[in-house]
Amino acid sequence: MREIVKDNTCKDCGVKSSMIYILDEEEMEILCKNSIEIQFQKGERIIKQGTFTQNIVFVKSGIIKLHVSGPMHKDEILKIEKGPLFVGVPDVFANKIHNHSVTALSDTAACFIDYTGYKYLVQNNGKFAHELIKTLSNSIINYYNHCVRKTQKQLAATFAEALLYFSDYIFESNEFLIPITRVEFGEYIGTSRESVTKLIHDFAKDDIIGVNGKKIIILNKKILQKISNAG
Amino acid sequence: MREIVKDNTCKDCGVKSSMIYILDEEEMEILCKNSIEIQFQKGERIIKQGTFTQNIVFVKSGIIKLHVSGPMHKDEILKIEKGPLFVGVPDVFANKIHNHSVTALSDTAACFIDYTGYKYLVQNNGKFAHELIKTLSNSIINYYNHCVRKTQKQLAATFAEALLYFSDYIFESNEFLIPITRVEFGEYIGTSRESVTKLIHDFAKDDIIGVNGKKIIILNKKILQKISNAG
DNA sequence: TAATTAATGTGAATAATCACACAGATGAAT
DNA sequence: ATTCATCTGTGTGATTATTCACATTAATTA
Repeated sequence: MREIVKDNTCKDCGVKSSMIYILDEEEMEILCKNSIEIQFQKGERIIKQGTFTQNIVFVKSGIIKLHVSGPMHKDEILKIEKGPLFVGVPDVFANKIHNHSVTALSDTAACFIDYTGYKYLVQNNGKFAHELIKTLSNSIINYYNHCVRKTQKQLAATFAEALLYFSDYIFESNEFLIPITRVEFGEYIGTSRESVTKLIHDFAKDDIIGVNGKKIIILNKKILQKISNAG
Repeated sequence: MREIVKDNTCKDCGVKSSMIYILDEEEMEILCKNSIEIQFQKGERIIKQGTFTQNIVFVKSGIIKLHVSGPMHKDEILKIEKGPLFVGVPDVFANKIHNHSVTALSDTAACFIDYTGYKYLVQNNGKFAHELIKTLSNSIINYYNHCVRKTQKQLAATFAEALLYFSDYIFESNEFLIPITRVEFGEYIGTSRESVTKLIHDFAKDDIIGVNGKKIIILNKKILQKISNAG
């Protein structure tokens, strides 16, 4: 399943986060000394909710979902993101245990970085800490807004927004394969599998999107944006 | 309206956040040099969404709500908290503009601290930065969980949870005055004013709580917890 | 005090969502 | 190719929550 890439030298790695550019060679070494790159296939879990936090994970490439098992053991997708980005960071600083899971939605390359080195840098490189604080702050604000939109908008508007998110941000194309099942889509926008089906068909019927299984073509982005904004 | 307390010397102030204990006298001076304490009456706005971020605000005492105006200009309460705590921190680091408002729900004492000093400490005191990162991390995780519970639970369970939050955390008493109106309670748990009314009456009818206007007495906390956990 | 506004309660009508049932499609494993 | 599990589409009645239209009661202020 998992392929470990050995002789990992981060300084030669082409994929970097903005945070990494702040580090000098010696500091980079601290971060990379205990890091391992692992390949994940679509569907494989990268971080499992409830396990001990031993690593910061840097997703080099691939689409991932950040999800939690809720009070009734019902899964909910908090975020869908794509590399490069760090995941599991708040858990490492807040807790000894991961509070949510991260699962690959496409084939994904990720580096597992021992968190002690990361913590050391936070305490000894002010710019690195500052950059992390900016990232966390943005993350909080984005999630605040995400939740507010989700609760205040009608279902169709939330659904339209999700389609636009896939089209404009994740795939940067008007034609893409939805990276999740209908069940997961429901877990993402806060509704049932059945409602997702109905929404898809309603939108297809009105020629807003073209559908063929997981394949989506955005036919009328203007209307989609209108529906999303109308709330 | 607002009373400014002059000659404010933070080092003699009895109310402190855990973050402050990390600072030495000189650093404390950096933080306090440009800080002003202001008193707010119940209902007064402390931070207004959309304004420029000029200050970190330290709420010394009092109950506050953190709220945003959503996509349809509908207000939503993100959090209800009590001092001592810092508010507006993510906005300062993520943005030039406040993304949410903070309003006093009781008479409140708050210190406005110029953010440049705060930022300086983040970059030059690793422990201070680390402490802030821990706080932000906890904040993210708590809000993730809060949102998941809110979307997955039935209304009655969310309502029960809110009552327990007031009783166990905010007031630490089984008897208290709800610090918000029915409208605000709806904005908090994600429902309409009328539904709040109905929930209150349902709970009162079953002798779970006693109600007289804003006054609430928790009569049967066991059942309340059961409802909250049942989802 | 009277006048006005804000906050609250209530029942009936309306709308949204869920849970279930069943059928068909897909895809991975043997 | 066959089997089995997962994923998907669709209709229906039951459940839950919202909205409307008023009535009623504080709270505020002129």
